[in-house]
Amino acid sequence: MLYSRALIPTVKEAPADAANVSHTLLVRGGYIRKVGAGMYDFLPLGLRVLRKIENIVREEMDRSGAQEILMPALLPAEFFKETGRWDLYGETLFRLKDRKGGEFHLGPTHEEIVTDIARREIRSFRDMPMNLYQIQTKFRDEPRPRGGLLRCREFLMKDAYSFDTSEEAAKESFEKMRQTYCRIFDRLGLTYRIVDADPGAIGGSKSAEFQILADSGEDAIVACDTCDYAANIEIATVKEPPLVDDGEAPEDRGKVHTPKVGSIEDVSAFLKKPKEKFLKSLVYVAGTANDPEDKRGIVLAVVRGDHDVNEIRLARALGVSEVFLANDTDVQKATGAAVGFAGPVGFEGKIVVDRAAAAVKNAVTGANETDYHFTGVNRGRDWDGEIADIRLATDGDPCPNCTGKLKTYRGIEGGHIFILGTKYSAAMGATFTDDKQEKHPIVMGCYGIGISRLVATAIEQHHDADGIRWPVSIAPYHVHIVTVGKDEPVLATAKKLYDDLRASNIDVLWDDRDERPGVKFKDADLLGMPFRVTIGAKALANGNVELKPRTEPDPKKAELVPVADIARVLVERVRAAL
RNA sequence: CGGGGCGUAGCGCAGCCUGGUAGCGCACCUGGUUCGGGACCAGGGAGUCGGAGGUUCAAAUCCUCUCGCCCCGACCA
Repeated sequence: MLYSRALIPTVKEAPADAANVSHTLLVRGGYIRKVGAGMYDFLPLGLRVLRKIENIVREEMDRSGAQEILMPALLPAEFFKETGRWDLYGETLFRLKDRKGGEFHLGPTHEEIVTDIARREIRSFRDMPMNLYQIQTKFRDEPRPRGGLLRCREFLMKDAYSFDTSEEAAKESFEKMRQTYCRIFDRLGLTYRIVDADPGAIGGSKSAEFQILADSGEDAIVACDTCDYAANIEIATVKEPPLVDDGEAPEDRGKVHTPKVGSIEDVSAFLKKPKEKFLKSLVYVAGTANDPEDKRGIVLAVVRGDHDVNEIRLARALGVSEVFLANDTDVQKATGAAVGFAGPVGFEGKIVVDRAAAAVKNAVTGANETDYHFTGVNRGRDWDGEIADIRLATDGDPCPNCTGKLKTYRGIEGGHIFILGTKYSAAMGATFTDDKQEKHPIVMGCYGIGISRLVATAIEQHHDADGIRWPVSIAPYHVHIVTVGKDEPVLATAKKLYDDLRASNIDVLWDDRDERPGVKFKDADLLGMPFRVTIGAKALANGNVELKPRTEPDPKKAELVPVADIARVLVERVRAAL
C-alpha cells in the first residue's frame, strides 16, 4: 500500500476519552474511530489486524476438525425463551420488535441457536463428536462499555460448540479445544495463563479462561510459583492451616468506644492492634434476582481483618447464585448499627465464617452498636457460624495444591472454554440415539474468543512510549518502507523493493508521502509495523538501506543491508517470525 | 443502576465563578524558506458553544429539564 493514497489518519494528541494504552494508540494510529459508546469503525489498518487474527483463529479451528458455520445475529425470542435466558439475561440483551410486534433480540452468544441445529440434525451417536463454530458479530448491552475495543457493545467473537455422547467424550473435546487455543494464542504472539474460572451465566461444569497478561487487565488471577495451579481470583482458593488450638488463653470480652472509626484500617490504628486480630463482618443479601422462588436472606460473612470476601465463593457456600453487599438501610436493619460496626456477637441470622477467621482468638469485632467494638471475642463462646472457604486469595498465600506460593497477576480474558454438560440440550430436547436404541441428551461444550478484543489486547502487551509493536503474525503490514527525500535512486530502490516484497506475499506499506523524515519516523513508530526499511541518499550512496525492527529500542540504531540483499533478508525474517 | 466528571472549530483545550466582542494550540488551504526524529514565516477558511425551556435589555456564562460521552463499582469475549 502506498501511504500517500491510504486512509491512515494519525493524530498527535491522545483522544480525551481514551483511558488505556490500546485505545489511545488505536485512535492515534488511525486504526479505529468511535461511533458511539462501545461501537467503533475499523479503518483500513484496524480491519487488516482484525482479519489477520480472525484468519489465524479460523486456520487453527479448521485444523482441529471444527466446522465453520454462520448463524444469524438477529434472532427470534423463542429460543432464549425455551431455556429461560430471555428473562435471565436481563438488560444485557438487545431486544427489538418487528413490524408485526414479534419479539426479537440481537445474539449475545449462540448456545440456544446452535442447540437448535443439533436437535434437528444430530440423531445418532455416530454423528459425534462434532464441533461447529462461527466468527460473528455479537451484541451485548453492557452496563459499562470501556477501554476502547476491550469492552464493546458490538464485537467480533469466535464461538464454537462441541457435541458429544458422554461427559468423558466432552472432556476430550474440551481438551482438544484447550490445545487449539494454546496454538492460537501462541501464534498471535500473546503471553497468557490458562486459569480455572467461574462458569458464570453461561453455566456448565468445567471452565477455563485464557488470560492475556497485562497490567491494565480487568481481571485478577493467581498462579502458583511452583506448580501449574492458576485460577481467576473469583474462584481461587488457598491452603489454610488446620484449625488447631494455639494455646492462646481466652480473654474476657470487652467493649470499647470507637467513635466514628468503622473501617478495619481506622480501628486497627485506633486500638493499636494488628489487622489479623480483627474479624471483618459484612452483611450480604443472598439470592437470585431472577429466581421465581426468590429465597432472599440476610447473611453475615466473617473474614479475618486483613482478608477480603470472595463473593462467588460465598454464594457457592450458601447454595445461591449470587450475593449482593447489603445497602446501608439493610445493614442498619440487620445489625442495629451504622455501617462499620457489624459483628457476629449477638447477630440474629445466618453467619458464614472463613476458615482463617474461624481460627482468630481474642478478636476485635463490631459490637452491632454504632461507635462501639468488642475486644476479646472468641468463637464458640461468644458466637459461632458455619465455616467455609469464602475469602479472596492474595499475593503470597500458600498454593492449595503444593508447597508453593501464589502470585497475583492482572489479565484480560481473551478466551473462555466451558463444558456445558446437558444444560441446553436437555432444556431444548437435543438428544441422540445410542447403540442400544436409547435416547440421551447431547453433552455440549462451548468455546469463545473475543477477536476484536484481541486487537486491543495485543497492543496492551506490545507497545512502547512511541507506539505499537505488532507481533509479525497480526501486523497490518510486515514491512514499512520510509523513503527520505525524493532523489531518483531512492525512489527507484524503494519501488523495486516494494514490488519484490509484494511478489513474495509480504505485506508492505511504503511511506511515499512528501513529508519531512521526522514526521515519517514518528508515524512509523506509532503504527508499529515489525520491520522498517529506511531508504535515503546517504546510505544508498554506499549501496545500502537501513533495516530496523520495531522492537529495537534505540531509535537511531539500524542495520545496514546491501540493496541487493534487502528483499531476501526481509522475506526470510518475516517468514521466520510467522 | 449507585458515585464522580465532561460536552465550546476535525482533534486537544481556555473562556463560565463575576452575563455584554467566541479565543488558543494542532490539523486544513495559499505563498515562501526548509528537509535524517512530529520545521519556520506570512496570510486564510472553518464553531447551531450537545438539545429544549426559563430568567434577563442581553446567556457559552445563571436556573430547570433532557440527550450524549468518560472514569470508579456490580457484569463479561
